[in-house]
Amino acid sequence: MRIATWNVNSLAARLGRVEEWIGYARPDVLCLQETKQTDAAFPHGAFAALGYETAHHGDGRWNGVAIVSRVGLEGVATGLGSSDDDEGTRLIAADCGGVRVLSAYVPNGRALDDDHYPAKLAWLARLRQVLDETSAPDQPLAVCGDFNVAPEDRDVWDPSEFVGMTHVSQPERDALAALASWGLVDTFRSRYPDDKLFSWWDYRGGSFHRHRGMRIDLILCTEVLARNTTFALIDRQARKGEKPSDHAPVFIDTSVD
DNA sequence: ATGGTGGCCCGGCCA
Repeated sequence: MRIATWNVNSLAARLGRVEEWIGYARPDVLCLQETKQTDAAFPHGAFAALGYETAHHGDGRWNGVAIVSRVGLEGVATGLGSSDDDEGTRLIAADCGGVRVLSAYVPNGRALDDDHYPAKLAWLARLRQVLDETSAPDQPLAVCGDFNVAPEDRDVWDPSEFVGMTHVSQPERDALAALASWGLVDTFRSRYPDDKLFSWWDYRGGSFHRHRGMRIDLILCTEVLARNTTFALIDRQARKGEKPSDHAPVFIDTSVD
């Protein structure tokens, strides 16, 4: 089972690239973030034409997440599950081929002294609560998405460039570690110890070609999926060419026992 | 160089 995640930075602007990528990567499940669409505008038909069912949670201009599956799509749940912290359309979950799949777009946080920064930490803590309330770590489950946190220094091109910045601060890394301590494995990292394997590069300043990126798009799996993972890849090819997203898709190949 | 690029959608926000 091939499970993928991709922050597409507007699905309307990226649909052609997404269709192209599905055509050669043939994921079984593809989690999307930053669709920037309403549910009404989501191109369900384009995915159906490729053999995929879809579920989307978006309200228009900002954020928006989706799950695209050709192995079944049931038990869809949207948001964090409480009325007061469900703004932003940043989470959707579904059962796909025996795996509980979550597509998450963690808030950016903006700056350490910005009000959005503690909100980001709270969102990550709330996601851990959602797992506690809805799932168990002994089931096949994958939390996929743009976490807007680089887990370690080796996940950024130059840690000295990030002093005092978001995405690398200890509270963010602690919040991500607290989420993972529920029972999740960073499946890509567990296969590749190398530094400087990134999933996002700023559009500005030729960052991609200068290898100035960060690894912030993760597939966190429970042990039952992690131990069956046979392959993992960040597809840098998809960051090249015409009108790319600023993120590359990430995927793993795994199976349910 | 206090910018840069790109997406939303047209003035300014967001990443």
